[in-house]
Formats: sequence, C-alpha cells, structure tokens
Amino acid sequence: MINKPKGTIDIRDYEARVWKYVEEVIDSVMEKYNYNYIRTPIFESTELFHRGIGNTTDIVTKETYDFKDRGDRNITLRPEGTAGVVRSYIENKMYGTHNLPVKVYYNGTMYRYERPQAGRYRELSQYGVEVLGSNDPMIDAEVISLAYNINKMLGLKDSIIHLNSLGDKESRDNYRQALKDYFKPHLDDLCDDCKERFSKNPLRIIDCKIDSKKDYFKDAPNILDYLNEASKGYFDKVCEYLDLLEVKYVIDPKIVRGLDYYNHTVFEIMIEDNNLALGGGGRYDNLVNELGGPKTPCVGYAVGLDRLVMTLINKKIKLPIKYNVDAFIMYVNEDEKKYAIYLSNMLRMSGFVVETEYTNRSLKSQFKRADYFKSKYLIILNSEDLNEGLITIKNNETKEEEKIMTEYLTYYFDEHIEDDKYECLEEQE
RNA sequence: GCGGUAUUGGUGAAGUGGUUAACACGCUGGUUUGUGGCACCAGUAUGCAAGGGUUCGAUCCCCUUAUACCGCCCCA
Repeated sequence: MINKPKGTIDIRDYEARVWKYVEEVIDSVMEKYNYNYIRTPIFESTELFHRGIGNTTDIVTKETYDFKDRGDRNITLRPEGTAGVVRSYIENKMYGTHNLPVKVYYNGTMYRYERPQAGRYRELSQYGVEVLGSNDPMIDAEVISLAYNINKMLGLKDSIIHLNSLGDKESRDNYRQALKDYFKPHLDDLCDDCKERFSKNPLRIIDCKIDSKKDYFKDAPNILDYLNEASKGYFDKVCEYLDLLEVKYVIDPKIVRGLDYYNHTVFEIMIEDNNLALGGGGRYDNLVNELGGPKTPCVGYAVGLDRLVMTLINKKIKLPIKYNVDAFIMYVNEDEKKYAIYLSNMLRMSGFVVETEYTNRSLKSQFKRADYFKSKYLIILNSEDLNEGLITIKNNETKEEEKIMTEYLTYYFDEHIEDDKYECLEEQE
C-alpha cells in the first residue's frame, strides 16, 4: 500500500466542506476591503527565500524543501507567502503601474520540512495579505482588523490580537543591547538553548519555556520601554486606530516574531481560551529594498488554514454548510434506469441537486442511501407509471407521496424547492 | 535534528505466548420476490503497521523501519 508522505493530509468529507466555506468567507471579506487576489508560484528560486528571510535562523538551512531541477537551477518550494508576493511586486514593477498602496491577498499551500504534529504539517495552507507602499499606521490597523474580522465572520467570537512593536532599527538595537546587558550576569544559569539565543537571537530569550519562570525574568527589559519617540508615536497611533476599528487586542511584549525583516508593528491572532496562534504578521519596511526593489514600506500577515479549520471544528461552530440533496432518484429495472439517467441530467441542469443509484442495489438499500444523503424528495420510478406519463414523488420529511405528470416535474420542483438556480454563461463578444 | 507514547476489519475498539481474534456501529443480502428508517436472521480481518529475530508455537517478547500523536529545537 502506498501511503501519503509524512506530514501531509487528505482533506475530505465534512472537513473539506468546512475548508471550502472558510475560503469563500475569506474571498468575500477580501472583496469588501478591495484586496486583490494574487497567485504566485509554489516554487521559486532558492535565493529568494535565503535573501528574504536571512540566514540567521534554522529556517533556511534545514526547514525548506530545496532541490535542483533538471536545468540545474536551485529551486525551493515556498515556505511562506510574503517573499513571492514581494518578488512579484518588484518584478512586475507594481510600484509604477498601480496607485500605492498595493493591497493583495493570497491563499495556497506552503512547504516546510518540519517534524509534524497536530495542526502542523509539511504541506500547509495559508491565506494572507500584503499591503505594499504605505507607512501610515492606519494600514497596520486595517490589516490587523481584517484578520480579526475574518475570524469574527467565521464565528470565532473569542479571537484576540496580541500586539507588540519592535520599533525602528535604532530602538531594536538598543533593546537587544539592553537584553544582553541584563542577562549577562545570569548567563551561566540560563538553559543551553538560551545560551545559544543570547548571541544569535536575544529577543527569543524572553519567551523561553524553561527560563521564563525564573525570578529575574520578571524585571527583564521590556521592548516598549526602549522605543524611541518616533516608534512610540507610531505604535500609539496603531492602537488608537485599532480602538476605532473595535478590534479586541492586548499588548504583549513577548511577541517578537522570528524573522529579521520585521520592524514596528508585530502581532499574532489567538483564540482567548487556548494558547494556539492561528497566524500573525507585522510590518516589514526593508524587505522590498533588500530584494532589489525601491524602498517600500509594507505590512502583512498570514493565517494557517489548517489551524483555522481545526479550531472551527473543535469549537463545534455552526457553519451554514449545505450537505443534503434535493432529490434521490430510485429505480430497479433497465427501463427505469434509463429514465433515471435522463431525469438526473435534466434536473441537474435545471439547478437541482440530484443523487441516484449506481450499483443496482435493492430498493430497500436505495431508501437507506437517500436518507444518508438527507434527500428532501424521493423520486420512485415505476415502469407502469412511466408508460402512462406519471412519476411518483415522495416528500421525505412529511412522507407524503403523490403522482404527477412527468412534464410537470421541474415546475413542481421550482414550486417546492428553494435553490440557487444557475444559468449557462453567455459567450463574451 | 533530539526525547517519549502509540499503531488490531470500512469505523469505535476488547483481548491473550497455545487449535475458530470479543462486542458495537456501518455495510450487503434476506424475512417483506418494488415503499425504507424498527425488529429478527445471515454474511462481512486466512488477519493484529511493514520486515526480521527469540520460541515447539508470536497479534502479544526483542530489534529495525514507516507513520501518527505529545514534548524540545524552530516557528516564516
């Protein structure tokens, strides 16, 4: 037996319907905010991610899917969405052809070579937004509220934003130095990981799972005390606008995000009663420039759809997901079967959801199957009736049964079933 | 990359070093030869993740591998 590769999932049945619904909500909310859908390649040049993310962390060295293609090009499966969007912005010179800021959103699979756990896979899906070309705190607030409102529209009423600011480069350098100064006397007492972090990524010491319980962590320097005036002013504006947007948030100085390219606003979107971050993002004013484009301030975020869907299902949130059929066509003999084939096509093209029998089961089994599909109506074909131009329709809720003229069937369904009608699109001139 | 726990039909699972691997749901057929959902009857794993070893004998003990889950690293 061939199994799916490690860290991948099959999404099917109810779960697949939830996914589709979530994606529909995302699309419709994005439309209201006038964010344009963008699809960038699933694989890019390895260099894009190495330069974009920076080589400081383990991410680039061991957590991407890298390979050489047959033309000896270095290729990487995208581990996240931002780099591709930024590359596209630069390559298509969007800074010249669009009115800034450019507001885009994406939704697709990402690939990370990690040890899988629940809600953490090697092939994962994320939707996200990027806004390129504005350094107004208003857009930070809008982006955050967008993530918040999508959760709200999905019924996740207890979402909360954990918000922080890393300030500009000066502020961050000062803070990093302050952290080092503070922890230096305790260096021997820190865990092995933190000793490593001390030199590589001191900001990460703050949220260490082992050391953060220690007494002297209570008085550790807080990033917010190290913001210079401009950075502080920017952060205050973001908060002020978030209040206007009625976003529920807390200021959480432990949110640092892993990557070098973030500055100023950083945030994660959480569910209040558990510790799981659904996603996060922040401002990255230097990435476009680093990747060879003009200096362009940007802000964005990404949310993991796997976790989002998992949360919706775990919380048993009622979603308006339709999963019943309008009519189940039952038959036994060949003549009836032929009529079933004709009828199913006709009704489907008239906009009704129709199921029928495909394996010549007994009539009894067909009833069970119709119930399994929660069919509203049963159409029970009978050769004798058909010869007289009659057809038996049974309402599966009231159990009332009636015979009607075959030619009135679609009219009957139009009367009795409310449904989304669809029509063939006309060819464009 | 490191550590821990687990893996038994379509599903939930019980179980033991010894001839036929519980029970339940589901599914198929029948009682009812074309009107179901109830009831009853029958069928439904030559098999206990894969491979190897110990043993007279392994689903059970040991080893290896795979996968899943939990923790660590990391978390874009």
